[in-house]
Amino acid sequence: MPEGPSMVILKQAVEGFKGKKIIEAGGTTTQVDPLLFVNHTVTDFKTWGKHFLICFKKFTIRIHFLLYGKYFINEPSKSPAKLFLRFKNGEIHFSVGSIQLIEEPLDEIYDWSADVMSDDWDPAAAAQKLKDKPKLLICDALMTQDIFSGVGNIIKNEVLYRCKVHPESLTGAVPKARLSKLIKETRIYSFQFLEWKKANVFAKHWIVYKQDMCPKGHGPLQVKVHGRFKRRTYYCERCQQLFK
DNA sequence: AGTAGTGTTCGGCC
DNA sequence: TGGCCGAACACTAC
Repeated sequence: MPEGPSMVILKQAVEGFKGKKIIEAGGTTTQVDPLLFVNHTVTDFKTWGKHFLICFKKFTIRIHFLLYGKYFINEPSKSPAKLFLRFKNGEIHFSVGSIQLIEEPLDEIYDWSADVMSDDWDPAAAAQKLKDKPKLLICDALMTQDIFSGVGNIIKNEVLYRCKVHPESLTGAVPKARLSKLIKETRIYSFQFLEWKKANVFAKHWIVYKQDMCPKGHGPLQVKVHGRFKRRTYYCERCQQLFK
């Protein structure tokens, strides 16, 4: 479910509720009071990386799916809703990890230029942020939401392989041109992820993630947990260059 | 049947 | 003060 592109799919799927009033709300969440939302009109749906934002005139509901979150639109679900919003023309049901109320203007909280799926995505800003953290492992850099908002473990794995960069490389040691390529490919891959996911063929396009063998025939892939985020990386020692 | 995981936050401990 | 670590969350797929 998570990773930025999935949030974009969700946003497109609920487009029909934009401008509609909530006539009933509920759920098991204790993080917000669903009754607050009744009789309020959704002004917009937005996403920032893995955050799904339901906007109202004076506040915003922030939904984060974490690892296991799910949503149901106009369909019954097996699990009890953490939050459901009912409109005249249908309903959304969230079974998710984290729900928060945001009362500040979104522009004060979110750096839209960091969101790889956003129209405001700024590769130069990402390059500068990487430059400021030369000792960060590149595998951690890709998972850092302030730099690459929306990137998760799959995107990280695939982009590192595409750019032939070893996950344990130090950001400051990777040549500038290679870093630019990495930044560029992260966005390109995220949009391919979106198209593949929509077409239900996403997993077929994994080149290294959850794979056994190097696609170039260099034998078994390495699988290791590194860095601050302690997430698995599948990689080929021969294809991917280590910069230290 | 058991385990690892498309993720983040929080509290405790050095 | 801060960085590191494990737990918690709560469900599915292999």
